[in-house]
Amino acid sequence: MNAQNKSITKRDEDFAKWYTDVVRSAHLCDYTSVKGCMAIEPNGYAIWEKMQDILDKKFKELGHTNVSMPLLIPENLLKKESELVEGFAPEVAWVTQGGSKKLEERLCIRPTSETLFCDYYKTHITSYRDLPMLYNQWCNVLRWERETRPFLRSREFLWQEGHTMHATSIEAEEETRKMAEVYKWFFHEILAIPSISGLKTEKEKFAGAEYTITNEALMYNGVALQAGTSHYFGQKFSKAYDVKFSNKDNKLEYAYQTSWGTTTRMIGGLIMVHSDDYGLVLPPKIAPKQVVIIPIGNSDEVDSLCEKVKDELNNNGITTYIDKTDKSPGFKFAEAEVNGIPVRIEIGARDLKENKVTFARRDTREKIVVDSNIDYVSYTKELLDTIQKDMYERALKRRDELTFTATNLTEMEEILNKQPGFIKADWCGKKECEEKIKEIRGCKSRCITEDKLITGKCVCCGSDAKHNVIWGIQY
RNA sequence: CGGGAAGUGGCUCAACUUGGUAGAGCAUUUGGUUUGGGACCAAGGGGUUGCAGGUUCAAAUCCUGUCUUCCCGACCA
Repeated sequence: MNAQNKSITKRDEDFAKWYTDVVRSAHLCDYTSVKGCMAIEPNGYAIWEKMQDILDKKFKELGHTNVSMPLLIPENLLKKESELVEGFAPEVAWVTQGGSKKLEERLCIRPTSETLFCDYYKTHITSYRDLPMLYNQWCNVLRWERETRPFLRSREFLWQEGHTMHATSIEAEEETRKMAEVYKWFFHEILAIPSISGLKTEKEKFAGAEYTITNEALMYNGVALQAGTSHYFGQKFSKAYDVKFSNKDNKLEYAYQTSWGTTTRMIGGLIMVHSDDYGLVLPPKIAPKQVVIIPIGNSDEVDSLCEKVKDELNNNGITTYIDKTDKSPGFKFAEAEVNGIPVRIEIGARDLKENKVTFARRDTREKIVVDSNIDYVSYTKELLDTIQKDMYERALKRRDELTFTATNLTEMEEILNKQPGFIKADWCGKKECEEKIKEIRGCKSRCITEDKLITGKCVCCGSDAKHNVIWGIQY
């Protein structure tokens, strides 16, 4: 009899249900009495903390500093940049009353903080010597989504938003590119997710940005997820919010701005790329707990080896714990699996008599019996590296299998009806074509690639194409 | 926002059709025996049936409203 958790729906049977089953059985988050606002539970929050640790360190290496801006934005401040207002208006929540008093000016709960940063920068940037100003904040934001899903689309979510101001467009554009690269590195190296990066089209870019560089990931079921974006604003916001400085030629100039962000949505992406019918699967580099040791039976010999291995691993940077609960071993195996612990070490009297211990990989569920006198640190390190690498390779293979090309709308429709995925197709650059393509099951442009044109003709209208674009259905 | 489904101890569900004052399994607590893929025995604890109205002598059950969750669609960095 298989030890599979009965409560997890099969991934190939019902992907959406499987997703929520994994989220719930791994205790990542729970619903609350407020629609679209989740309680992120210890297991889920630990993943977020690890994401924060790694990214925050990277941001700081690149010269950024953390700050905290207000939760509330006065209406008149928000209104100064019209594109931003139009882009966010449908999903903004308002505070209209303070205590028993109706407010004279209503306050918006931040959906994003460009305006607050600009308002601050306005009075703190006067000279080119003040630039660049490289700030980031870790916070929560609120967007009044109609339909919500845990991690993927919640009303309140946690994120980081970097907002930088520069003295030249060259420098600001460099920052935009650099931060998009940081996200790409994070997805590839840490989350083992092969993202594709490129420019968003005019229609899909951030409201108010000159351009947006995006990282697009493909989920196991072929649906795309936007997972980390970096925007170049030029002087658009600095003009609207009056952020001026004296340049080296002693002339007043508006500052050049960027912003970039990633959210708790990445946790959803992590699940939908890597997890399986047995629950959560985490890449070792992002797993809050990398190794679980499961003692089997009561014996001093077993206990002392468990303690010894745990200490050795922890002292060498591998996060390890012993499952000392009095559950049966089978239960512990299953639980470690549901929770996505990358490596499990089973230490029991039966094996020890033959000087053996058993390792189990979460990603492949393979068991490996090894000599109990091995160097646990180097063996485990190597195994974790292999798992990380294999997970990336599997995700890449899956993405490539689900990446198609289309030369006309009929082909595009056939692909989307059969098996959604990334679809590469040439595009003329006209919004009408983009909108027409969207009529096919809501398929949108994901990003503009640097790749060569396929036929040179627009997949929609047949006129001369400008870009090779990746299309797909999104979350 | 349109279409569909569902809300009953922590979880999965029963009782609803035909109103009569809530029951099982899992989980949990205590004691004991166990331990290589979700252990066993025994004894406990835990629910104003999502919420608000209405009908009735009586509502988990019938009616109305509302909130939440899930699925499909539309919408959306």
